[in-house]
Amino acid sequence: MKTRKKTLRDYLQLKGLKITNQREIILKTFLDSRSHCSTDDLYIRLRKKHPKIGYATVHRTLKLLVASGIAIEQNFGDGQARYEPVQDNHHHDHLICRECGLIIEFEEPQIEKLQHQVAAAHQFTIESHRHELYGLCSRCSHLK
Amino acid sequence: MKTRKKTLRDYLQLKGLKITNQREIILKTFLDSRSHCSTDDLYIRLRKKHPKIGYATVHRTLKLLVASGIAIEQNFGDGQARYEPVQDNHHHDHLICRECGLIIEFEEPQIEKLQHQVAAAHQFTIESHRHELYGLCSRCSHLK
DNA sequence: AATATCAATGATAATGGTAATCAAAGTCGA
DNA sequence: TCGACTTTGATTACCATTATCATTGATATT
Ligand SMILES: [Mn+2]
Ligand SMILES: [Mn+2]
Ligand SMILES: [Zn+2]
Ligand SMILES: [Zn+2]
Repeated sequence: MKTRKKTLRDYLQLKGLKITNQREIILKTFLDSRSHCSTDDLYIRLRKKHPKIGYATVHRTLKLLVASGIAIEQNFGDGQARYEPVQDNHHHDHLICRECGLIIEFEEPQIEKLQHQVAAAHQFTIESHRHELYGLCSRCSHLK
Repeated sequence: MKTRKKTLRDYLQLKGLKITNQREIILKTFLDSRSHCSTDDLYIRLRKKHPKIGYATVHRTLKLLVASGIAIEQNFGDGQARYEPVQDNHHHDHLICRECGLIIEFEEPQIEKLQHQVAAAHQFTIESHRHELYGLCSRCSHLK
């Protein structure tokens, strides 16, 4: 079982890129953060301990984490990309509360299977997918 | 069975808004266009016969069509919103080819049902959802 | 038909997330 | 240690979307 720090180092080496302090600090902070954070979220969090790290580096490193398979980019329709660590061999989709922003994760193997059937029926090769349910979480529906 | 022109007129009246030539021309052109068009697509198409209509009006009218239930806004991850006419009582989701941009529509009632079960299990009230499968269409997978 | 009121239009500027630029600094193999 | 090449961080550019505002238009009332 490879650590994600090792995964990043291997990826950088493979691509002829360089291991830098910034990249390792950003990776560590990203993994420690609550999930589904935006570039801004992470940049603000980083500034507390590492005020020298620039916004552009945070942005570029998040893209790098996606390219290396450590992170996945999500977009929940609020106009800014969000990132979360890839959970080993566990894909999930999301319920998103329009009122309070709560994000609930779910796994539903039957949906995944039906998806593949749909794709197969159209001779379509799936590379990725998004499945998001928007509405009100239980707390917010009660308050209405 | 109400025409969509009538639907728009009723909506405008209800909201104290005004029926204008621009709005009716944009509606007609939108309905005649191939589906999943961006604001730009529609604006360029309109310019041929109606060069006086401004981009801002096209943008505002598309938002109006969404608000009145005539159109639905989609976002397939290329950074620009796309619009398509709502098909009477027929929801569908999408397969999107990353290579050629082909968009295939699908309906899968079993997925819709499972979605509702997932939401119910979390006491979540669904208002809308997106389900998109990205990958290669049959033609593009053969060419690879 | 003329008028008054309020909304719509269209040219243009502002916004905001993302991505490109570039000089200075850093990495790492030779 | 040196040198080739990459990274960094400040800044600017990009681009879809949205706001602004003076002018024009729609509609109800007279
Ligand atoms: Mn998640
Ligand atoms: Mn469609
Ligand atoms: Zn909520
Ligand atoms: Zn294709």
